[in-house]
Amino acid sequence: MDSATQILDIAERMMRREGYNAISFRDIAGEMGIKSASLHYHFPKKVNLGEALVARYHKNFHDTLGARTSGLSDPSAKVQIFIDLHRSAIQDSGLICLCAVFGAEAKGLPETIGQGVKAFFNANIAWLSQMYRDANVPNPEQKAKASIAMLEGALIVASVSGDISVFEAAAKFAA
Amino acid sequence: MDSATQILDIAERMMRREGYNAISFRDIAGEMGIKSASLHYHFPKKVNLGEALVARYHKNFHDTLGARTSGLSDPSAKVQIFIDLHRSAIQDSGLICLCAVFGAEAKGLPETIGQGVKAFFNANIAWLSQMYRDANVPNPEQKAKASIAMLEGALIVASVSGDISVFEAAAKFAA
DNA sequence: GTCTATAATTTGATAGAC
DNA sequence: GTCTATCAAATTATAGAC
Repeated sequence: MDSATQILDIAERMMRREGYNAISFRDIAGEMGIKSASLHYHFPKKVNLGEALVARYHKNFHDTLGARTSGLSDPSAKVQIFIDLHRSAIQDSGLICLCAVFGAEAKGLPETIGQGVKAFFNANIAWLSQMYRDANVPNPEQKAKASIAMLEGALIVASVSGDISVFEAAAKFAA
Repeated sequence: MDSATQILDIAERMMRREGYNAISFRDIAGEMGIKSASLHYHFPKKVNLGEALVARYHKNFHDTLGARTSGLSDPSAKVQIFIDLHRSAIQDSGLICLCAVFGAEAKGLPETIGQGVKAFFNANIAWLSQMYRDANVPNPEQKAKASIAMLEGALIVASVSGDISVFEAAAKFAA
């Protein structure tokens, strides 16, 4: 695996646990076994790393979503895949959505990062709206907004409480 | 107003915008017009300030909730007050819930702060469960967990998107 | 790509005067 | 309660060797 990818992997895991400002270049480099100065070769400034994290997270999420739903025609089944993608994060590794964490800190982050987070939420709302519309759910856009809010919030509350049942309660509504 | 209260007010507003780690003693002192060293007289260490913030936030929220619902008997009306309390934060000042922000960063914060955040969520879930139970809503606890997750998440998504309609969509479900 | 070395700044925190 | 003075450590970032 190339270094840039390794940096992104470690940074994403750490920041999804502790936030953007809590993690330093030294923390990331330390776990890689290299020096922090070397990180600047791949990401000149911290903001570049943050932007790359959000962009990659957004792309990975929707690539995975597309791949897993490509064979399906039932919109309700696709929504379930969407929910499962959120569940697997907290279930497999106890991690919150990167954009939920950055979203909570957004007003103190470089503006480009906030814009990336906003784009992620908007894309998810648009995707989910279409699914609900296809499933003839009333007020599909409103339901999509509520579902996104619930899934993101559920990850945070479940993580803090150490209680996955909070997520399951949310998942039941979004379905 | 005494200095400790003033410090808490400023720190709360700043941290609800940018997070715990983004705000320094100098930031807070600067806005108060005093020196950062003076803050240590009121809160010896930063963790003491963080703990006090969560404790006060928790107490203020439930005191206000108690005061505004004391004359009411209809549980649905009480739930509406609960939702309004969340709405007023983002509507009046664009602020996210302190515990949503700290919850997102929790794994990187002192453990006592994480425990305070957890206690806040648990208290809210318990309170809301009782309201739904009184209103004969099916699965009151599950609905309470989903509603808390949704309201907290909606504050974050609405804040990042600059779109209050996300909160209104969530409010409609929780009602 | 990674290293050493280093600079500039920020941060949490303390000691002691007033 | 607030100040000045100060500190040790951490942080982002750069320059230049290998």
